[in-house]
Amino acid sequence: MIPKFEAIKQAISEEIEQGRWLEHEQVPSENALAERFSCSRMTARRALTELVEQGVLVRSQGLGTFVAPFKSQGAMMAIRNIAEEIGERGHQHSAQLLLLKPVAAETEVAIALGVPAGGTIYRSCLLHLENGQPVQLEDRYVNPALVPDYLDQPFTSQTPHEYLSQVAPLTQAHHLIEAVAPNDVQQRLLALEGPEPCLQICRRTWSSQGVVSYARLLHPGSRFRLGGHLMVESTSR
Amino acid sequence: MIPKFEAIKQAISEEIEQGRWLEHEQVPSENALAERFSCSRMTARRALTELVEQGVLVRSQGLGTFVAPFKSQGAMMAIRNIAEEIGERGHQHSAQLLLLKPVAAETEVAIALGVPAGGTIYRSCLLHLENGQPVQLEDRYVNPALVPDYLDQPFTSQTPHEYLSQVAPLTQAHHLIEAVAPNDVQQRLLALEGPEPCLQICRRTWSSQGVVSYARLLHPGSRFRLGGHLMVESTSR
DNA sequence: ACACTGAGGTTGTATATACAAGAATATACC
DNA sequence: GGTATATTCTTGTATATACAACCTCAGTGT
Repeated sequence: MIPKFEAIKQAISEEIEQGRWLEHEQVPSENALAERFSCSRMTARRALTELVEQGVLVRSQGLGTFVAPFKSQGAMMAIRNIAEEIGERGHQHSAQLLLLKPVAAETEVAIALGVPAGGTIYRSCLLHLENGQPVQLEDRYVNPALVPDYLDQPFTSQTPHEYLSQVAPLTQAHHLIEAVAPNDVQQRLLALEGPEPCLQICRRTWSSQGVVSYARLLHPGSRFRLGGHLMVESTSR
Repeated sequence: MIPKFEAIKQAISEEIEQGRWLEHEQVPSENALAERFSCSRMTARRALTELVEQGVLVRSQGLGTFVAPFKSQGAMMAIRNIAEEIGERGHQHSAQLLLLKPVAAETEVAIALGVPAGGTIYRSCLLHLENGQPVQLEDRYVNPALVPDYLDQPFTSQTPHEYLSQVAPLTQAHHLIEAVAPNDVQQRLLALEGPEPCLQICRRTWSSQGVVSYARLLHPGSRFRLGGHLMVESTSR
């Protein structure tokens, strides 16, 4: 039994995802939502509050609650699909599938995926182009236990990110991103564009059932952009 | 007038910062806090909930609420002192103090520090060298209200990071880090090493009393390293 | 034309209450 | 001793209510 405030959150998220509630549009007030969902104002309020924390909504006292702009400056971290991002810039996205097959898990990847070292995992490698220019090299490892059909995907019209987003247990996926120093080996090996430094970003996605995928994204240092910002929060002594 | 739940948050944060409540120790229950602060359970609960979101506390149903481990399990993000890091690599660290004086806060910095724009803040600028080679340019802004003696520090043998770590209210400081795309203006202006791309990292440190310092760290793109990793956590749908 | 006032709607804070759900401990029973 | 069962304390969800703070806008008065 899912809690009521979760149901309300999902309903609101869906309205936005489906495009019925547009950016900057005002969403129903707490009282209106309370009536619509037959709940108290505090319950509706909780749903709104949590969506604000997630960056889906913005609100201001006296004014109302509104759908947040997608490329929200304040939004902690948008984990976005590169194809979508390129499309929004009005550019053309294409991708070359360089590799798609089962491989033995090296220790680094095995740890990242939480599978025994040496076990079989799926690996895909794509080069994403923006107007013909390489903008991202995606080197992704996927947990076969959680996504058994991964190798059957063509990945011509659909990116791995999109496919994984559609897999059921990922609806509320959790991501971990690490941006690491340029890895010389990777860089030379996959030669995105010569000896220029680039930013490597590792992205781990997990659902409640385990780590789903581990991807290394390489961006040319001169022109990478990641939804504007890459932010981190933590505590330390 | 600060809200009551904020006051409770600060009181709890202080207990932890001062070391009176230790790691993994159980904190008073919602009911106990409600009585102690003469408030309703829901108000105490809100304070706890928000501290959980901030990673200060952890809680589990039926068990209780506990002080979160400082270097949380995943070692999410180690904010380290560059001198220490260089020392660990067996290299020699040195630093040039380029600037140390009060300045008027520009809007960007004022917002970051949470002080009124145009107010006076302290600024320091250091170039960190590893075996004579520049590895980090530290451009730091400090909230004078929280660290009034900042300008009196020599910063010859002690880095700002070390000094700030010793300032009492920082025992349990909270950090926010943003890694942003190379900022051309900054880069040209401060010319670390020519036109080569570099990584800029913004770091904000705050205690329960407010934002303490805001630093911009510039690393040469070719050789920066940040404790190995820079990590981010977030949720997405 | 302009400033003030007030009404109504919105979010923000605070309280009191009730019940559900999870976890540990004590108790009764076999 | 070992196994249920009950109790109790904890956090989690939900509701109803009250008032404060803030914004907009219509209306009023000068």
